[in-house]
Amino acid sequence: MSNPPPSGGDLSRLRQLNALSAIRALRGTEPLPLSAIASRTGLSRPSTKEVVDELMGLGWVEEVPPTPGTVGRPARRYRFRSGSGYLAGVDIGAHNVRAAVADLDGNIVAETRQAVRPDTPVADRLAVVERAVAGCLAMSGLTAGNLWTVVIGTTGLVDRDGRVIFSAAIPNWSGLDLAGLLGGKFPCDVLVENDSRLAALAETRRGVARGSREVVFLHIGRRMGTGLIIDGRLHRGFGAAAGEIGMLPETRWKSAITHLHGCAIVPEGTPPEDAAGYVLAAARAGDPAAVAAVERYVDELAVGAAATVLTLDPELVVLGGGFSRSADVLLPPLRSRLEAVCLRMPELRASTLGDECVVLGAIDYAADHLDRQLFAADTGPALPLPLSVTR
Amino acid sequence: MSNPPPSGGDLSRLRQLNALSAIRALRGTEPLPLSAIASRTGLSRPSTKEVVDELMGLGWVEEVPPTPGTVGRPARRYRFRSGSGYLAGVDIGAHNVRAAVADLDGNIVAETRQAVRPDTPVADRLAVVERAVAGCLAMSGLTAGNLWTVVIGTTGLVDRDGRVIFSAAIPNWSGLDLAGLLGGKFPCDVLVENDSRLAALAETRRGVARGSREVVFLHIGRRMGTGLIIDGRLHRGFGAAAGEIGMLPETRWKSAITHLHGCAIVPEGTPPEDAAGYVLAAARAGDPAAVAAVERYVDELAVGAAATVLTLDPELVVLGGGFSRSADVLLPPLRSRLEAVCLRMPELRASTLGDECVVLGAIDYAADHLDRQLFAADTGPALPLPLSVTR
DNA sequence: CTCAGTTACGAAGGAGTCCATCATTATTAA
DNA sequence: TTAATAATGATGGACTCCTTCGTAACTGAG
Repeated sequence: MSNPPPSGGDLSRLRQLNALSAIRALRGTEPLPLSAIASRTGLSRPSTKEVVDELMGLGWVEEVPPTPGTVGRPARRYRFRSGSGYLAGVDIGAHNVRAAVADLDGNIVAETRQAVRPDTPVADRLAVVERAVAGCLAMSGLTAGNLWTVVIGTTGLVDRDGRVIFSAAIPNWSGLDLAGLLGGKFPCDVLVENDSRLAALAETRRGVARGSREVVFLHIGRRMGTGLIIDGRLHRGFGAAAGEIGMLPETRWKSAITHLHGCAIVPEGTPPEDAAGYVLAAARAGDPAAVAAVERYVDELAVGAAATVLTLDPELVVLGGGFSRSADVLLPPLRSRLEAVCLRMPELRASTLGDECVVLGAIDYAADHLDRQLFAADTGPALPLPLSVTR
Repeated sequence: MSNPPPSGGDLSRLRQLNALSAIRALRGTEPLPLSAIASRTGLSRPSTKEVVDELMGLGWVEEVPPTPGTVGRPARRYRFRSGSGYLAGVDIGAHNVRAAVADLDGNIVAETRQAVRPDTPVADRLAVVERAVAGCLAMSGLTAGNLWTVVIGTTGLVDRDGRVIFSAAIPNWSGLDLAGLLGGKFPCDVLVENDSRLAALAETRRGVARGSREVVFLHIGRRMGTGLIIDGRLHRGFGAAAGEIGMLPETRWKSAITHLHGCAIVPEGTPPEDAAGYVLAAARAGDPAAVAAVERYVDELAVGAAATVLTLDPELVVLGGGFSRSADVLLPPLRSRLEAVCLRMPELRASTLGDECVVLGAIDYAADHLDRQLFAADTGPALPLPLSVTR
């Protein structure tokens, strides 16, 4: 009732399942000899050979030269052809548009960043997105036809269909049908997701949360946000509004930053986007007023963080976003606040992925999308490289 | 990375998958003719016949007489042998121990309730559990050997191994290794889970939340509790402490009930366990003081409820527990509180399952356990009736 | 340079599962 | 009694996987 049904079926379905097992065995690892693939898939050698031959014929797998120097006949080695297709990830922020293109294994092959302004018109911002992806493609000698999936990350609530329900950070962004507007620009699926969620995903795939299946990602910066990983998957909720604990007045997340901006030690004329960083740096240096301001700031953060942790009981809380660079200052007070109320204290870690984490998460989300298409329990895959067996 | 791998394998594995498809097609429905099974499993008629014959030989499926009156040769009909095994569910509360035994389809065949007192010694309480299950078995002419799974629901935090981490409602209950103590008493798996979570499960399986995959269950009564259904499955969190939003001081869940108990209209000498019901009834009748008390009570509930809803964005919030009988009084004020802060307002419904909901949830959890064993992606099932094909 | 040892490759034969097809059987309706 | 209908049961073919065994390619010692 709860799990996807393990669908049996035809003999060709069995072959398909075994082909998928082989792909799974080969993805993200070094080239493997046949015997290794056989042991990982549980198939016999001859069957593995047949499956791999078929996958080579379809373009999913390629052979690499054998490694000399071992005793005995050298084994032929195979690897997943991660260059069969490419994935694009885009991070549309108020101040920057970042893009990256990666192969099917998620390895970045090109990356760009372009500054925009919060008041950049919507049409211009979308044009920047197109140019950014085109630039990545050009840098790596690819064309749009090589793209299998494009994932867009952006601030604000994004619904199931890729429409921006609400965004406070980018003017005129609310109500925009991003997936619709950008869907026509690329000859592949275009998915849109909230940026904090993508960052959370990146942390579980290649960041400090790698290997954890229950993770709360806290984006702390000029805006607050969360990304929730539940049972290893992104949780968006029924109406894509999960993680919006900041809406609760008791959390005071929206006004929290005023404790940093309003700190008396900030020099006159400091631009507002630098004030918080100034205070955090001063706190690190031991300035008492700054330390007090940070304490008050963390007080405000902690309620919402504790509410999320108490609700979900994650293994791990990851601090990301602009302020995570100051995690050394923020973590200790946050930890003590959480310890005071949490039934089971999760581990606390600071993100190390930096500013590209949303783009990386977009790539990872695209890779997940590929997985979903490949490994969908019932329906066979319908992909640029077909896996269906017809000869 | 996120989903269970769709494991292929042997030809016998394919047969096994198809047998499971057939079981899945037959479970919980009326007897089906072969052609209906074939269309549901996607197999051809002859293959379906072979699979069903094998399942009959193993005891999973039985034949029922054909229905006369139709034109053409009457079709043989088959059904899942839900009486091949039985599931027991137990609800260990402070004041009552309830037990039920159900067949593999979850249909209750016997049910008992026995009153205990909060200060009943642990050993006596456990003896009552044993007697309760034995009573259910005796009533339905079964023995412990017929049991495939026993699920115990109880108040308090229960860890992954079935140990009670903490319980405020039952003295000396904290730290008890319930699964260990009861595991030896039954010749089958014994699972232990928190009672609110089981009630939540029952609501999604046979209650007002049937069909919803994102549900927050709020137990409101002398104690507060929650059960979270995420993506159709019970969420327990990394350390089995999910849903404990009541620990957050800002929610004031622990003191909320004082607004009802402390209401001035409660007559002198009313036993504390009846005070809340008195006030709720008075509020329904329109007593201004009672209405005001209920308003204050709901004020306290609403913060934690809103925090959970904002974090998870469920489709549905179900009110259960003792006070859910007064849902007509509680729902409107709770709805208006939530509407004030929730980004997307979930539906609000009152439970209709009544006092047996924990026992029912325990049965459903046992049925899920059976499903997990049957349909585990990789490993073949190891069950009282073996499904492994050896002839 | 040759030969034994090691490891992997490739082909052949056998078993299990599924499917399409068709004659047969059981029942209803005329 | 006969025609129509719908399911049954049996046969042969196709596909996938497995086991087994002879062959090929390379290393290292003499």
